[in-house]
Amino acid sequence: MTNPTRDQLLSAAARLYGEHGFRGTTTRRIAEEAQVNEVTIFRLFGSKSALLLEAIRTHGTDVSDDQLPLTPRDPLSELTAWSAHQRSTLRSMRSMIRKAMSEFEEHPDMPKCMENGANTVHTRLYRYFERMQELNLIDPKADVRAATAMLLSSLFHDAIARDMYPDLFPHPSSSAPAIYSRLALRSLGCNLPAAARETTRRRRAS
Amino acid sequence: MTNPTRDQLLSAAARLYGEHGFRGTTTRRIAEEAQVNEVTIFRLFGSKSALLLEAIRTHGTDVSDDQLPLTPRDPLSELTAWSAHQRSTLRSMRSMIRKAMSEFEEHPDMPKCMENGANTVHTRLYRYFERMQELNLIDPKADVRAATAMLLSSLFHDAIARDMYPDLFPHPSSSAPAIYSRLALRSLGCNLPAAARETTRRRRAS
DNA sequence: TTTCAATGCAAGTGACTACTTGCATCACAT
DNA sequence: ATGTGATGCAAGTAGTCACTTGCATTGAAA
Repeated sequence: MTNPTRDQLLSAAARLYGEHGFRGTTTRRIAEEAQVNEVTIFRLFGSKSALLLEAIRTHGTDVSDDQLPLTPRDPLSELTAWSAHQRSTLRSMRSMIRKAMSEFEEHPDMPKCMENGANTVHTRLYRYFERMQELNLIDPKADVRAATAMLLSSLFHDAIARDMYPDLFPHPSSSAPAIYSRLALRSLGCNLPAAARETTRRRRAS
Repeated sequence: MTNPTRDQLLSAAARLYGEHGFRGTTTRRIAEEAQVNEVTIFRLFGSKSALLLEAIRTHGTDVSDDQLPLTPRDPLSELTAWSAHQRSTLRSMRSMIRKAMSEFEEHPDMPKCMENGANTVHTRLYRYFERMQELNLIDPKADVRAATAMLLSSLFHDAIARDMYPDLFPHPSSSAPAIYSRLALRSLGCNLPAAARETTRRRRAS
C-alpha cells in the first residue's frame, strides 16, 4: 500500500538527515521539503525520531544490484566493475553515512540501520575471493578475509572522504576502482591467464 | 604564555565536540565541563564557533611521533609498528574525526583543521614506499601512490568504524596493523630477504 | 592601600524546537 | 447528500540555546 504523503516525508527526511544530521533536521524543515503540514509528521510517525529512523532504514540499506558472478572468470574486470559500482553507491550516500557514523554514540540506531547492507557487501566479496581460492586463481594461503577488508576500506574511504581530502586518493578518480582492484588481486597472489596479464601490462604502459 | 582557563575551555570543547558535534556542544556544557562561568567563553573567545575551531585546531592535528625510518631496513616490522601507532592515534580521535567529517557541509573548517595531519601521514608513508622502490625492495613498476592510499584507508576505516561494524575487520584487532602491512607490501611485490620470509610463513602456520 | 584585570553570578533577550490542540477543508465512498 | 479519514491552518506550550548586560568578587601588581 503506497501512501504519497508518507513517502514524501521519508525521502525528505533522509535527504535532510544527510545534510544536517539528527538534530539539525528539524520537523519544520522536513515538512517544508516534503510540502506537507508539520503536524502531519506527528500524525503519521508519532515523533521526529521515529520518522528519521524509518527514513534511514528505507534509504540507508540500498544494497545495489550485485554484479559479482558466483564463478570468477575474468577477475580483474569483474572486480573493477563491481568496485566502481559499490563506490558509486557509497558515494551517493556519503553524507548520510557520515552523519550516521558521527552520531553513533548518541543515536546508535542510525549506523545500525546500515549494518545489514555493509555485511552483505562484505560477504559477497569475501565469497568471490574464496571461490577464486578454490579455483586456484590465487595463492591458497592468501588471507582472503584481510584482502576483503582492505579493498572495502579503500572503496569506503574513497567514497566518503575524497571530496574532503582529494590528495589522499589515486587520480583520476574514475580509475580508482580499477587501481584498488588490481592491488587487491595482487596482494592475493592472483594468477591471471597469460593473455589477461599481457593486456594488463599493455594498459599500464599507456 | 599559559592561561589555565583558556586551556580548560579548549580541552573541554574538544572533548565535547567529539561526543556531541558542533550543534550538540552547547556553551553551557562546555562551561560546566571546564568548570568556568559560561560568560567567560564569550569574553575569551567571542563566540562558540571561534572556541570550537580553535579547540579542533589544537587537538585535531596531533600527528604522532613518526617512527618510519628514512631508510627501510626491515619493512614488515617497521611498517607494522608504524601502522599500529597510526591506527592507535586515529582510534583515540575517532569521535572527533567522525564529527568533523559529518559536518563537512555545514562547517567545512572542521575537517580542514585536520588536513595537514592527514597529508603529513600520507607523505611519510609514500616516501617510505618510494625509498623502498629506489632500493629495489619492491617491484619497480608498482603503483606506490595507490598502495599508500590503500594502506591508509584500511587503517583509517579500522580506526573509525570497528566499534560500529566489528565483523568487517580482521581479527583479532591487535593483529590488524600487521595484516594490513603484509598485504600492502605484498601488493607492492616486496622482495623480502629469505630469512624474513621464512619467519613470516612460520607465524602464519601457528 | 588602591587599582585593575579576570572571572563569577544572575537575569535577561530573542530566536529556535518538538510537539499539541481545536477548528476547517477536501476528497472519496456509501 | 452524508459521513469519514486525511490533511491543512493557526496558535500555542514549555523548554533550549548563544549571547548580552550590570554588578560583585578575587587576586595580583604597584
